[in-house]
Amino acid sequence: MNAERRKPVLTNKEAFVKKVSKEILSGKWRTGDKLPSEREYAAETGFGKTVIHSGFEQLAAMGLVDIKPKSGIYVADYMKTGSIDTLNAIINLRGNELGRDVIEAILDLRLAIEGMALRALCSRRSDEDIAHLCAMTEELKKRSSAMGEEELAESFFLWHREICILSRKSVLTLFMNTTHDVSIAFWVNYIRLFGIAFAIKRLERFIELIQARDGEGAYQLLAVGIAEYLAKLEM
Amino acid sequence: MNAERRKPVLTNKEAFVKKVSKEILSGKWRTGDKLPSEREYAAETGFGKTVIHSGFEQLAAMGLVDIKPKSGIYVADYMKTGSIDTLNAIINLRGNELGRDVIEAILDLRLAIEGMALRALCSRRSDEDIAHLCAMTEELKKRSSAMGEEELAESFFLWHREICILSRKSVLTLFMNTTHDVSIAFWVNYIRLFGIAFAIKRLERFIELIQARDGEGAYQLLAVGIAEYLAKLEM
DNA sequence: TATGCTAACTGGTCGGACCAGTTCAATTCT
DNA sequence: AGAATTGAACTGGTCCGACCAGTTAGCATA
Repeated sequence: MNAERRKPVLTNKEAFVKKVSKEILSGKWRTGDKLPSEREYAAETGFGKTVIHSGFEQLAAMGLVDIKPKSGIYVADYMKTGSIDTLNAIINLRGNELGRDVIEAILDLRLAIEGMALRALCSRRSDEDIAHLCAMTEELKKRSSAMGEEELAESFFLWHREICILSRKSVLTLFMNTTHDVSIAFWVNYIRLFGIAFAIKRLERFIELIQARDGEGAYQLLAVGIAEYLAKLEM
Repeated sequence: MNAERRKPVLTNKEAFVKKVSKEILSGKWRTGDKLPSEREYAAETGFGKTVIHSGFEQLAAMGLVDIKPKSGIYVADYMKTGSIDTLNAIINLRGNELGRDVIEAILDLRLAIEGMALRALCSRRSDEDIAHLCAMTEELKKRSSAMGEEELAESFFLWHREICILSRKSVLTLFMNTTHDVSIAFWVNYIRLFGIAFAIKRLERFIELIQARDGEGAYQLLAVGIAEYLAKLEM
């Protein structure tokens, strides 16, 4: 009934980052507003000043705030200056309630990234690569019934990331990892909409195309999958 | 607002992160190796334990290390698990000496990102958008002779980012920002190879095409620019 | 040899102290 | 009265030393 599986504990810093993220993303403050000082937050939350300081550094890295030393911490114009981390923060806080245009842009990007990887892999794949992908798929098929929603999504993410890794285009792997949180949200929805059996069938079809060195076919399959997903969202 | 002045000083944390980044990227340790403890680094560097701890958090965010609480800090398999931040770290340490394949992948991605933005902007641009881009370009032209290499690169980055902003596709802006460090390295090289006059001419050509709502033309111009750059690299 | 327990070690946190710029209102000078 | 100056309060950045709670490895025991 209870069966906690997520990280049961949240480090103080994570808790603080989450708290302030919420405050900012919920619109409690506007762009340019000066936030309470680190000391005030420390007093309010009961956390140490160290944790608050470190937390603000992370928020700055996420693009949500601007730190002006000796002056204060200000809400950044994060939709202009933010990065993927900002997007990840939004996703982690708002869940899967993303605008259609946002989803579309993300998927277009994934198409660009993985499409490149697929083409490269098709032209250089070895038999070991195929065997490796087959083994991964079998493993996934075997364990899928015992997996939770997010765990499944993670597995599909890892499967597709493997395409990037095997393609030997390390930059693509790095980009792929960058879209991790966003991708998880996608796969959770995808599996809900199409079912696990269908999703696995797709993986096997990918393997066939890679084995046949059909780069264009593999790219098209990826594009079709994304288009189908978007079409289903419409309904 | 833009063209941020260089900070002459390096904060202790930044110095530490740089030091350890170098140690890892130079291959002093191998994937999975256990690093000295925070306390040891604190003693060695003379920095406070707080700074070392915070530094390791940043290194973990960059994907260079795995922190296992109560156990130790281990060198991560960052080429598999890293993100764009990892790439940025590599670029900032190695300078512009990137492999051809890396550059190619990055530029392909930029083409995908900005290409989407250009098409969107062409179909929705207002007269204000055009005026805004013209003003930016004029400003750049006027100040270009007094600007340093990196400052120029930053300006070109901001100009192209403006395309994403004006396209109203906020996700693209976020992605664009994610590639900031990588893009700066590109623009520095680009301006070296083609000269500032040519580069500005290109910006003006972009404005013409956007004004004419020629999305395909703008996309092609972008693609051509990248192809030219890669061709020149060849020589 | 296998097992179990202890003690050292680790990252995570806290709070106080100090530093050096920033800010702004009260003060001083013109 | 208005402009320039000063200074005290406040800010982020850093360091320290102590403590907490899991991890780990070595030593003693069976």
